Amino acid sequence: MSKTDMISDITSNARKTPSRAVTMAAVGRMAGVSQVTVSRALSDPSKVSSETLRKIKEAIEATGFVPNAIAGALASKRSMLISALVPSITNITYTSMIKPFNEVMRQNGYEILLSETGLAPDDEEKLIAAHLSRRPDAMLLTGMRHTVAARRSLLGAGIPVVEVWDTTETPIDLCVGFSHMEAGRSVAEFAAGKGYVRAATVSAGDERALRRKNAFSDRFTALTGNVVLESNFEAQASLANGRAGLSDLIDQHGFGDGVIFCSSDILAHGVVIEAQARGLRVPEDIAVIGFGDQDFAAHTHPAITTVRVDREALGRAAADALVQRFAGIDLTAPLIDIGFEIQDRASS
Amino acid sequence: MSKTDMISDITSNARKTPSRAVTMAAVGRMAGVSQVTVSRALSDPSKVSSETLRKIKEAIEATGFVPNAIAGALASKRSMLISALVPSITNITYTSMIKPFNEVMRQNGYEILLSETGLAPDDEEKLIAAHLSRRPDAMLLTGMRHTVAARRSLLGAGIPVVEVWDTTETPIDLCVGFSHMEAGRSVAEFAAGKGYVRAATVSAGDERALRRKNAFSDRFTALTGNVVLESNFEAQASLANGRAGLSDLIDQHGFGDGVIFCSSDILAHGVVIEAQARGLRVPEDIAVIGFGDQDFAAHTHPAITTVRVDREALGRAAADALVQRFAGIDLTAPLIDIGFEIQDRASS
DNA sequence: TTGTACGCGTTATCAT
DNA sequence: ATGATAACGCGTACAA
Repeated sequence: MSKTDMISDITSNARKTPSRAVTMAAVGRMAGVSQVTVSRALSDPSKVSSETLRKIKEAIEATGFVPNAIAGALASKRSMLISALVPSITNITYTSMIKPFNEVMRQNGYEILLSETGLAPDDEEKLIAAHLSRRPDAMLLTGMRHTVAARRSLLGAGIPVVEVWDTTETPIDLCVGFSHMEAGRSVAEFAAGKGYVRAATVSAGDERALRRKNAFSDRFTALTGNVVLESNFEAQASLANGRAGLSDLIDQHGFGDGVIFCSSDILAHGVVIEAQARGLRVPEDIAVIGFGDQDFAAHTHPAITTVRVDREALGRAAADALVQRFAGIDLTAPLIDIGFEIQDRASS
Repeated sequence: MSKTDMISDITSNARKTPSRAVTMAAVGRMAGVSQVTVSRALSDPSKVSSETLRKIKEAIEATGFVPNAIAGALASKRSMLISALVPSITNITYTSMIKPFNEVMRQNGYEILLSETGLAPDDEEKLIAAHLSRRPDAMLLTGMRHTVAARRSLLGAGIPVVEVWDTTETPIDLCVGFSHMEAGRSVAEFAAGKGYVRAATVSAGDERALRRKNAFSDRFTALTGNVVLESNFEAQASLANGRAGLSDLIDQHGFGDGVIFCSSDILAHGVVIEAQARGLRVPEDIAVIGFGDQDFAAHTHPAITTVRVDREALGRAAADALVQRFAGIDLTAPLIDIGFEIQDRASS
């Protein structure tokens, strides 16, 4: 260190009393080594003698040094940040898949930048741009519908991209999910197989829910010859919407008896509650099938028949795929279908 | 631009086919201006002539340039990142308060780095360190219990800190929440006021829930002279746990009739369902009071009496406090108590 | 085992 | 209105 350096250091310290950030250089100075040695001590302690390692640790302890990951990211061109976009952070459907994703990635040293996109693809596009500016090392997207501009900037970023919660023939990169069309169709076959000949649906407005609903209706009609009544709404699914859905079907559409396929368990629960409030028996008068197999579905009274998707496995699979990518392993199957499973319970 | 610059550009392009990151310098070159001018055009367009602004926009469009926020953060010492720590990202109690927090912060140009801490303060400490290394401009913490090391590094970081979802006499910095002790006590007074003389509790193991429970029991006993039975568990609250809780109270503790205060609405709902499954009437035989006023509480059958906390307002207040801080406004009240409100419904 | 020199892609500070 | 130049704090050669 030159004399002028020392002086400038002293003056700058004197000038700015408020919380001067501790740097590796400062730690090194205190430990009597250079900045690089501190860097090495932190990234690979085996490359540093035990004696200097001890001094450096002391200096870190004394100064309360916290490495600056921003500078590290700029220098190494790796942010150790994964950006994840979900439709809603208050919807357990998505957060329960982000949770294991997060855990696996953190074990590998990554942090998750999580944002909610809402409904519109245009909003997603803006969020993708905002996230890309932080130079994430990979990105997780929910769903397969993205604007062309979004796809373009994603490809331009040159990072791994996982699309989850659906399947497609044309993924941007990696893909982990299941077929919503097949799910709806399977429920129709399940319901018809149980002998139901009248059916209705209660659905939220999101695109994947509608695909399940349509697949259900088409298949059910093909099997029974009967039209499927439907009650749709735009807002977020809730017990209230489920109750309103059944009321709508009964009061407005003249639905009398049969099975009702709901786009989520919470809606199904609402339908069950409304039925009971009206003195209708479940499943004798009205049978109910939900979607998602959330925690409560098995414990309502009666328990709700539903479609189980292993969201934890999905999140883990998405993370594993990324980790392999980072390790330079070529993935033989960039498209992973984790499937689904109908849980046959008392509500149907 | 010199001739050698051009050559080096050409060769570097030829050398590295895979996604050479577009820089401001590259955009400037294409637009015939310097890198600084591009920076200005982006941060404050009014400082650039309309003609060059047009050229720069063209160049950005043509190259697909995405600004590097990492470099920006390093240079400006502002990451425009807010780190938020919640006990669980799958628990709507917390995410519903993060949602408006997130929205307000994003409107002000900030992004949220969200992580879940789980139960242990030690885990929180590690997460805080990890987050601080990303140099967030502020941090949101859930709860008031932090390790001394955590408090130290937080203070050392010199950034605004908001602690939410509780109150304390000794905040690190800002604080937005309500008193869990007062909440429990109020429920006891409410229940005793309704004439209940026997009571029990069903509680999850988190520290704040236990504080509510204890305050309830103490006050109820003081008012009625009767001991309050309790059933506690460690796992996350669920319908299943609520059902098990009532079973436990009845089968193991001999609870016959009275009011049950649950640490969350989901538990209360479980208690209601188990009561109904046992042929008990709610509230005639067993009255139920929940906590949180989640969406479904008003729509179960019967609707659940509960304690409403305006989580959205809480998240917004926390964000507003930070925004004011960033604007240099001195906050007259660093401690904000948003209170709570008992929702008197059919279950009690 | 340790150090020197340089670059990462911006913003901030002066000039012009 | 625009440009040169110096930070920002760290990793990555390369050298010793």
